[in-house]
Amino acid sequence: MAEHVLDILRERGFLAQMTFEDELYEQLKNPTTFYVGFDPTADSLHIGHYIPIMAMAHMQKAGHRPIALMGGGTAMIGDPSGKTDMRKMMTIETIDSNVAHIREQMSRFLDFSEGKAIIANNADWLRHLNFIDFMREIGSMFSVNKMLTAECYKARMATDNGLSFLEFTYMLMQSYDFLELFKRYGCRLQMGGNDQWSNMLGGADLIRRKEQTGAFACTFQLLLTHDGRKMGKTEKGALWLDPAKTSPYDFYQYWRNVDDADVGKCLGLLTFLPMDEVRRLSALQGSEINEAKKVLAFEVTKLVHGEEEATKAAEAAAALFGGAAMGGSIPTTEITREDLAKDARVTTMLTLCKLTKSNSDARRLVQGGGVSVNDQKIADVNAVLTEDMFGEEGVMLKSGKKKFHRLILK
RNA sequence: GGGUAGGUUCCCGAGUGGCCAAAGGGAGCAGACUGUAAAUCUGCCGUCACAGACUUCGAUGGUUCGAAUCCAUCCCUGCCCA
Repeated sequence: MAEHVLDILRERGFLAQMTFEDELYEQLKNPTTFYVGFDPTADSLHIGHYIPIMAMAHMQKAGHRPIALMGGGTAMIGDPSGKTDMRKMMTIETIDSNVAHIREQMSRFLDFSEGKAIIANNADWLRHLNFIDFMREIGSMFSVNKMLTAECYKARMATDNGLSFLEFTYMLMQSYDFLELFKRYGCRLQMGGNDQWSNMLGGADLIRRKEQTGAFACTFQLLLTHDGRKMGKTEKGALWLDPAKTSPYDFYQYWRNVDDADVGKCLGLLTFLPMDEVRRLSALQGSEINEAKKVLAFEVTKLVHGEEEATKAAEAAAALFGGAAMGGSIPTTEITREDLAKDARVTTMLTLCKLTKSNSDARRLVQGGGVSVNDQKIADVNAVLTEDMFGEEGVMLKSGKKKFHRLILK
């Protein structure tokens, strides 16, 4: 028999906490339906969602059935876990459109054919919930005393912002989700990020009490840097999986630049490379570790954006940093001759291609000596681009040493 | 409902009539050093066609030559009491 999926997940560094480990281990020897919740707070998944998705893929490979639960109902409340502020409330329209986008992205990673995986949306049951019934059936099963001892609430109680009842109720709704999925699909296990632990326990307990059946919770490590910061933050915000929000090139570069200390962890969690290979790569010392980073960047980009894009990104990076000609997948912006005639200042162009966030920002960057055009450092804030600077492949704008953007004259 | 302390730029947090685009720290960006790493040092960090101008200190109105700072009303939050 193949290696047990829990062992695989453990070896790759996914597992954080779980309930009834031995029982769960037995349970997973048989095909099991499990679910992971995703909050539709944006119109794309970002790298934070990627760990659970990889875990779901490992689970599916091992013969289990994943349910991706869209939090179309719970997003209207906002999960207090790990937040020091209350989330902004979102409109139903926004949430629903986000759900649609995410659903589409998700299908890249999981096999949804023939019911091998399911997408559900808790809006289907939460939005029509009757308050009295819910309180009688679910509310009665929870002890406030116990809830208050949960880390996520304790933390919020200690801040100046307090905790609204709305948010307090989040645990009940999430627990109800689990119960509902149990009833509809026989779902026995909830998986999710480690910040969800207390909410997940609520659900597993609820099923055990109401249905007298074993139900489990299992959390994954969050993707943190070795010094405990969340990974996947870039100057432009989160690292998105949508190529329109984070280009494959930027995505590749993010992983190409990870901290030495984090390479091994990332390889295990974010790629499907055999663990022997992962161990070999992460054992590399000194500048050799760059080899491991290249593999990491390529593999992750391949999984998210496809092999073709990954190759292009890798070639573009090699070309740019090797000082050779430009490759194919560098972020590019097209401008017209009219645009150029109107305002050809370098600062304007920098802002246009989002290398800087405002003209003022661009000026400062130039003043600080951080801008080059076609590898010529720009010293004058008022420098302009001229048509003859556009070669075959346009003009290369560079912010710092690592951020490139190509400008093409149309 | 009563009392009380507050709401400042991405975050934390000073500032209590002009010297305030607003101390300090964090985050971020850039420069030097490197391995497209980390650590360290330095600069930047509201917007603008930028030696000047414009918009910001919960909201709205007011006092004043001048308001983040004073007054009024309102909104929001914490804590204590009910």
